[in-house]
Amino acid sequence: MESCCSMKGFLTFIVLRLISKKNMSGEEVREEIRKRKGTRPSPGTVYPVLKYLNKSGFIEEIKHKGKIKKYKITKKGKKELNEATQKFCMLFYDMKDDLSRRCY
Amino acid sequence: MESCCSMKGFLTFIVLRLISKKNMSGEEVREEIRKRKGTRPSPGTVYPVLKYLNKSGFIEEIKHKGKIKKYKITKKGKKELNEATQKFCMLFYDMKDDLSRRCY
DNA sequence: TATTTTATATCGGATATGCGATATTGGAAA
DNA sequence: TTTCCAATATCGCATATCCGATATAAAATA
Repeated sequence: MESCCSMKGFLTFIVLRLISKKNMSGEEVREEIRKRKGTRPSPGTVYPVLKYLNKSGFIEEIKHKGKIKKYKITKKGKKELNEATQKFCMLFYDMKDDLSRRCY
Repeated sequence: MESCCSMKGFLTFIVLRLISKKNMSGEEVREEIRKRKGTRPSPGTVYPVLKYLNKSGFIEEIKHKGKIKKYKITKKGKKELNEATQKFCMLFYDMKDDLSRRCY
């Protein structure tokens, strides 16, 4: 165990959540996570997650110029995210105060 | 992958957080997590986490009647938790609204 | 056109994570 | 005391998670 509370896991949740807020490419996802965590996840981390979400029908490619692929969340993805968010809230409901106090 | 957003990980964080709020035994930790997640983590899940937290100096045993061991967070544990909470907030700062809206 | 850069894709592997099964141990109850 | 139960402890394992390395391919630039 690298350190206590290593904050591993939840990546799929985070990515789906990011895309639900704004259509994004893989690189944009990487950059947004870097902003939040300080470290940029490697391509080998992000692209398999996108592939999985796409294959599962939770996100879909949208037309975009160039080779950049942008994704948007699907109806099925919204349902999935909604359920996952509910679980998240059950688990962390008392983080409310911390989040309000510490975050801009 | 069992399903999207499987909510794995973060268990160590959750356990340390629970103990920081109230001195707890292993069984109490299991029960509190059951309340939140719906499923009770197995002994093989919880006790190794307690052992790790104890060995790391983040929690310590307190006297208690019977064979039940209760733990309390240490000063070092508070520091650790504080840092972990900060990371958590950076990562999930925009869950604030969901938490407020969905949770009692 | 040739070269470089950038975005995406994939694969193997190291490590973390949590579980099931089982053992142990102290107290309660018979 | 003997039996039973509940809390703790440990071990091996299946799986998830993420990364580094590498490949591919398209666009930008020289």
